[in-house]
Amino acid sequence: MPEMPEVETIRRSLEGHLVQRKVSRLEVCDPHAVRYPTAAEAVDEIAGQELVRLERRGKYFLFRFKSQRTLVLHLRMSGRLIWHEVEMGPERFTRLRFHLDDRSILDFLDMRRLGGVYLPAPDGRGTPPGLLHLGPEPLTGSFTARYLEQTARERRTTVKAFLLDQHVVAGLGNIYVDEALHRAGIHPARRALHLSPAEWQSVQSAIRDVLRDGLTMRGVSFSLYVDGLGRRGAMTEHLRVYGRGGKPCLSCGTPLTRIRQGGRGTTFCALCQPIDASSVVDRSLKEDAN
DNA sequence: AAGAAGTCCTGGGCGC
DNA sequence: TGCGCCCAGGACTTCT
Repeated sequence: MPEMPEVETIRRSLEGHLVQRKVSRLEVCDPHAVRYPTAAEAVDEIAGQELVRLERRGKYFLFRFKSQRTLVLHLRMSGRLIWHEVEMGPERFTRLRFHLDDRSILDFLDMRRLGGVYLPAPDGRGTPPGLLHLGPEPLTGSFTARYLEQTARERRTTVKAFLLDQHVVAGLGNIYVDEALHRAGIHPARRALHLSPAEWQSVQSAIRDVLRDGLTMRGVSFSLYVDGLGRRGAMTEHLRVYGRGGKPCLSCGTPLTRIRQGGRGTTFCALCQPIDASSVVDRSLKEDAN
């Protein structure tokens, strides 16, 4: 489940190996991995293209070509990008292989096949819809407590769902939202609408801090995540709530509560992240037995 | 029309 | 040992 720090760590690890390289050939091991246009068209259009930059927006990779074309790649849950100096494999879950003109190779692997690439037409057709409406990057100046407060005024949903919405802020996922809300002392099921300016300041600071920590640690290696050179991240050992349901809160010792919110697992500390019972949005919230 | 629910996707963990 | 069931969740589609 790569989120912004993981995607950015991968981007940094790959950038130097890819820029100024030409893609001599795109090998499609699984046509399903090419979401737009067809696999055959993508192969045709990518051949011989020179990479000038590898960028990131939210959780999307943007491969910028000299021809002004852009290849968009999303890892979703289980996707990986691995660069090899010399060709090896392919491995079991290799979906795409970018053969580069220095004989190195960039593999896109994806066990669960949720990820994929898009090669939008010059007029923008084929751009993944989510990329067109992304919210601000959370580590830029436009991501402020005031922005969060004003955006939340029109929303009736929970603060957790609000922060997971990529239209609100780009790049957060289940792990970092749970971590940020714990650091901020905000219950995930509170209505976004009801947070005070001071609480939004806490949330904004917590998001910034937890993402910076994630970047410093080079990401969370919870499942399959590794950077572009196959190295694991160290953030996993620094998680305070995610994956720790039932274990003691590192701040107060209270066993962490795990609930299911909108089909997603949510872990929090009932003592450090209090809620007024009357402000719970979903009365059917079920508490698991952990 | 916002927000919730359903869908995709498959290896791994679990119970029996 | 093996089968079936459920879980993980990002982004998109469908439903209410």
